[in-house]
Amino acid sequence: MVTSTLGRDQRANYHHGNLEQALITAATAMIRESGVEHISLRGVAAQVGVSPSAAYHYFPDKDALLSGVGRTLFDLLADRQEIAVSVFPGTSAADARARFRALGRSYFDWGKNEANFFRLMFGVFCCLTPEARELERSESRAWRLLEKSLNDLELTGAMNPALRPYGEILAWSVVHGATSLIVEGHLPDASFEAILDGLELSLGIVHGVVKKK
Amino acid sequence: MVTSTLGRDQRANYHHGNLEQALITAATAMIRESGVEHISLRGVAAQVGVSPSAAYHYFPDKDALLSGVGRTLFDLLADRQEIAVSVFPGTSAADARARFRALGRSYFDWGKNEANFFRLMFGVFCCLTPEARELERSESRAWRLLEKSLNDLELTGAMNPALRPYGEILAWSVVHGATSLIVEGHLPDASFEAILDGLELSLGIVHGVVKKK
DNA sequence: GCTCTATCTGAACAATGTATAGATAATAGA
DNA sequence: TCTATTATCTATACATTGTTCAGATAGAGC
Repeated sequence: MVTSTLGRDQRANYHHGNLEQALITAATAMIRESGVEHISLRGVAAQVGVSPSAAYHYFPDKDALLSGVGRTLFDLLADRQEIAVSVFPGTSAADARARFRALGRSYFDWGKNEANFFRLMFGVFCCLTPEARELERSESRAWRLLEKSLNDLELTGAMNPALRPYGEILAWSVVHGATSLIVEGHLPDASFEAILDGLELSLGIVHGVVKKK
Repeated sequence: MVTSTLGRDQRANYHHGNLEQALITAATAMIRESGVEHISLRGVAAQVGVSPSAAYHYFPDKDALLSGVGRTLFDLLADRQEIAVSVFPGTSAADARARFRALGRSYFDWGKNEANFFRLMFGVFCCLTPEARELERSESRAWRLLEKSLNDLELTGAMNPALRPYGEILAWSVVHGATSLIVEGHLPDASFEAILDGLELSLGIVHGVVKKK
């Protein structure tokens, strides 16, 4: 009597603890191509070469897997932003302005080039709890980059200091809102540069040092 | 022999051309409660008291039904904004400022109080074509309200005229971005008022008439 | 070698979107 | 009033999905 009901070599399907990451990686790649709304747990498992049930040893349900993907995407975005900012390492006001602009542009580029990622991160599917999100925001590298960028602008006199208290939330809202509206087709692509111009102008950034009365 | 295979009175299930609207209405109510991601075509049909197949005589697929809901929601939001603006009908700079603020606040209130609606309108599920969205934007009552609000601000000298060209896209981006980030839990609720303050301050609105050099 | 535990499979279930064939109701014409 | 036509809806079926559960296999420790 044959004791094995499994046809093929089982060894290749054993991931020794890294199935969780393998599933997240596969899901990420598939989401990038097709969008979250067209992803199935079964499809991801099949891609990894594993039965659908295997995923349930690492994620309580499909949403948990998607949240796992979401977390890695926030990290990827922060990577992009760090790289974008690192192009202008100087301490001058000009470099501070360049860093601020690079932050906004890299956020938009991410949303534009990786629309399926962007939609997952800020959409219904990435169901992090409010607590987790709060943690994410306060601890995120991206937030600290923005914070530092604005501090540099203020210290070098390259922005209107009266607006400094609103800096982070205002800049993030503008850039996120514009990216979101453009990605979803509510505004034309070309409007982003104009929005960035408007943001800088309104924060007193484009004219360099703000005159004192 | 019984010729009828239908158990009950069929007449009540006949909608005489308004099944389409009945399905949209039911879907809207269900989405408001549970969110788009938990809505099934079968459930909507059952709510209306009709078989799932009946829906396919009015919508090619489920997405089309959801898009139908989305269109009605954009109309509902525009209604809210028109009402909010109508509270301040005067021609003074103060009323112009109040209208601008009312527009932003009503947008946020909508997102906050009807989060499931907001997510549908600007999320993956409301799959309007780019052409339809462009039409929507350029023809939408909400856009014209914003346009008029900014025109009034400029004409009454209640904003920085240098920022007028960026007015619509900047204000919409800020308010939409802030609403989106707050609704999804990335920013605390209380931050919206601060963001509005920052927006008005940065547009030169809060100080009333802008001084000329 | 033998046992134990982590890891994965297979089969099953209910729910879902959707297609197709056919039945019923309303309507128009005789 | 009867009949034929069309609009409207139902019943049924199918593939796919998320999820559960019992059990089989693999690797590790004795």
